[in-house]
Amino acid sequence: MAALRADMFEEICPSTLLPFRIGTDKWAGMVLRCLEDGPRRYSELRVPLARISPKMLTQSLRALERDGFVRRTVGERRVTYELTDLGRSLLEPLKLMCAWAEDHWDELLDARES
Amino acid sequence: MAALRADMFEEICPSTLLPFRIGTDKWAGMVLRCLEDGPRRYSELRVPLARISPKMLTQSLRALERDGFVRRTVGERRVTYELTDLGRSLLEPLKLMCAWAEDHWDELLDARES
DNA sequence: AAGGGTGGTTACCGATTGGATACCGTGGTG
DNA sequence: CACCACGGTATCCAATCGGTAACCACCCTT
Repeated sequence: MAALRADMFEEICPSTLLPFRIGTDKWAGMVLRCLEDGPRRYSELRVPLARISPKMLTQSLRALERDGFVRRTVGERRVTYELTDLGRSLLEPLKLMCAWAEDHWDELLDARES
Repeated sequence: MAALRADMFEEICPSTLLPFRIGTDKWAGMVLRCLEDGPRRYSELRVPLARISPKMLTQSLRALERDGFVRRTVGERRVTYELTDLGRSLLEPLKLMCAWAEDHWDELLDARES
């Protein structure tokens, strides 16, 4: 499983422009995408989500856990977060939305400019 | 084109539970769904969106217009709102998300309870 | 014993969101 | 003329969201 890149959300995914939101808060969608490839640790998640504060990361993870999308596991030396089946099933519509956004990116920008 | 029902969002679509959001604000998704079948008038939209305040409806519609999803037309005797092509293209992923929500509704509720 | 990494929590604060309510101009209608 | 529907605005207020910064307990290494 590859390490998460620090620039994962920097420029590719200015999600404020996207007309979609996953989860209740601003970061939930990005957190989900970070968990796509398997379980991650708290500190690991902070790399791609460089601009998130520890408070918000905790808050997001707790909300995702409460809603059954993420499972938190306290190990001996580590705490890991991973998608549940329900959370994984969310990835499908999420990817469709990202595909939609790519397809209509130019139109979105045009509309915003004027 | 059938009239919009007052209970369109009452119980079926408690969108606060949904882990998706369309548009920037709370109501945008519901407004889009109200426009599925064709142009609607301001007062017509207030029927299914019974709990929306006029301020929020205006705000939502203006945002949707700004972003190119909705076209506002001032007629002689009426003002109508309708989906643009871009807005219509949003319906596809939106429906997929609603389908997802229906499929996983029980799991969503279960997770919320505990 | 001291220091560092992990995985957070807490307090505080400003900005944004959302809701309730009242009001308003225009154009028909009785 | 009075009244009503339409399509909104204007104000005010409460709650929520998100950010900064400080702090903390635990474990490991040196």
